[in-house]
Amino acid sequence: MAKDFSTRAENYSKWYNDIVQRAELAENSAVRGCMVIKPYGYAIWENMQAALDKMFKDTGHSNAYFPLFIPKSFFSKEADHVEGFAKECAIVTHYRLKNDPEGKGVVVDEDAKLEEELIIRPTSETIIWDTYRNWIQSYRDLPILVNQWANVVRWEMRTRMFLRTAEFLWQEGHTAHATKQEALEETHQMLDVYADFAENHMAIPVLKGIKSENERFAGAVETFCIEALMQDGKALQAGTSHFLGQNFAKAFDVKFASKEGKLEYVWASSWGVSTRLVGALIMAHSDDNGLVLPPKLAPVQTVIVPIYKTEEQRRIVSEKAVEIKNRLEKLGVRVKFDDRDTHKPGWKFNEYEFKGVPVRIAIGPRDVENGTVEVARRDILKKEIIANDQLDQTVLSLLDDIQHTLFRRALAFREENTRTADSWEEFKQILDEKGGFILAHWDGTAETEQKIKDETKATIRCIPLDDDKESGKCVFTGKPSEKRVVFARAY
RNA sequence: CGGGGUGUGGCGCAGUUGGCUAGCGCACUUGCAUGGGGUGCAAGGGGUCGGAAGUUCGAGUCUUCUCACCCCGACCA
Repeated sequence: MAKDFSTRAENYSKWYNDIVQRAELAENSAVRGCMVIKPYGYAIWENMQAALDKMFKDTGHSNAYFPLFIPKSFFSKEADHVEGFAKECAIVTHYRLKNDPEGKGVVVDEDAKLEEELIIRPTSETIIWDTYRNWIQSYRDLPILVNQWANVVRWEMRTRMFLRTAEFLWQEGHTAHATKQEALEETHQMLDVYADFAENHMAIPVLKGIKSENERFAGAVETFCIEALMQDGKALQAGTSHFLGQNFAKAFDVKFASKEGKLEYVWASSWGVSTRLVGALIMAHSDDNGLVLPPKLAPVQTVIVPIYKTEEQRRIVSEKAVEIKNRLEKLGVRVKFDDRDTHKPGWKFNEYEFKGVPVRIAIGPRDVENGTVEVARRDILKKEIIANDQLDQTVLSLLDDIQHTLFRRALAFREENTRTADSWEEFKQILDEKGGFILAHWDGTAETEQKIKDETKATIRCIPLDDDKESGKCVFTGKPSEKRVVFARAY
């Protein structure tokens, strides 16, 4: 097979970029740091949105929409929050252009300066909590369970397709509760929703945990996360759920009258996942032949490629293909019949392989004669000839099997690449030679974490939520520790 | 913002001790053959050489300025 793209071993980041480009997921735009998400890539995101949106609705949430622009003053109300985002905000200062008096194009009209600058949202806590103040007076107004699908802007220095771009798409849930307990339960519930989505839809195993102080969301009391491991041994945060305590309620003066008639501050949570998940999907499953997609999120689950020489053969084969397409669609399968005469079958095989279509069906004159079809699966690149009357069942079980095979494969990879380190030497050696997750003891201080980061670039991805307590000594300082935490180099 | 690099048809590149019609691969168009894993042959279309100024008989090539993008660092989902 002709190869004109990189392999993972040759150059992992080039391999990633090649897949994004060649599979037509996205491309760089004329705007620095911003990408164009192409139809095929956007279709994956839409499938993610559809599944997540249903899960949000099923847990009682409703969608709403808040402004893109946030008055600058809002940001200064929560101290940690400002500090966390100040360095990456885009700011609107003017509202009008005019013709350049020098004659070329348009220039900013300096007379149209805004009284108060507007920040383009890097996240919406401030504008939403300013709004919630008006929505909440009594315990009867609680809880508020709102989600919004939106774009946000964080002015990044270094960007990578899907993983880090200046503008990205995401959903952010913002909830308000009468009690700390309820807000915490919500935080955990949504973390579970994310883990469920990652594992059962994306087929990516994730670790659930708590972020260390250094990695915590600016303004949160506690940040929970799901962490996934990519094929190059680096970790990727796939979703976060924050317990915000009463921080934003206090900053925006959001109080409610309790049953007892006392005025109390509202408790909050926020949680989000972004188009970064598309990047995770690529890096978790794809191989040196291109993209590999889990059936549940694949825009096309099964593609039918006709094979023929003469017009007569084309007619016969197409007729059969259309019949199969209709049959499979009735079963709920997303099918594409590629009847373009402008490309040859071999070309199409490579095309769909590169685009990660889980199942491919090829039908030629021989098949029509014999009552068979050729069925190929993308995950393990195997194909077989089966009888036409077994096709429905075969495709359904193949889709199911591919979904599970991808998960098992990713899980096996993570297990192979999760190691314990009990000495500093061992820690550094694993990191340099193998990467992956490292389970090690840590003395619990931000200073130690920072020193480890400075020396190795590895950070604490999370403090696992499981209750495996084990006393030991910090891998860096030797001070006592009661639990292992997860270290890794991360995206 | 610090260090390094690159700008030449849609994409990837060559050409750079100044020299005449600026070239190659892929892609594109047309025709014929081909069609069960990226098809072959033939013909064809397409370029202000990032921009500006300068040196020169002559600039893709030299000089100065400028713009853009990429890579490495600090920051981050």
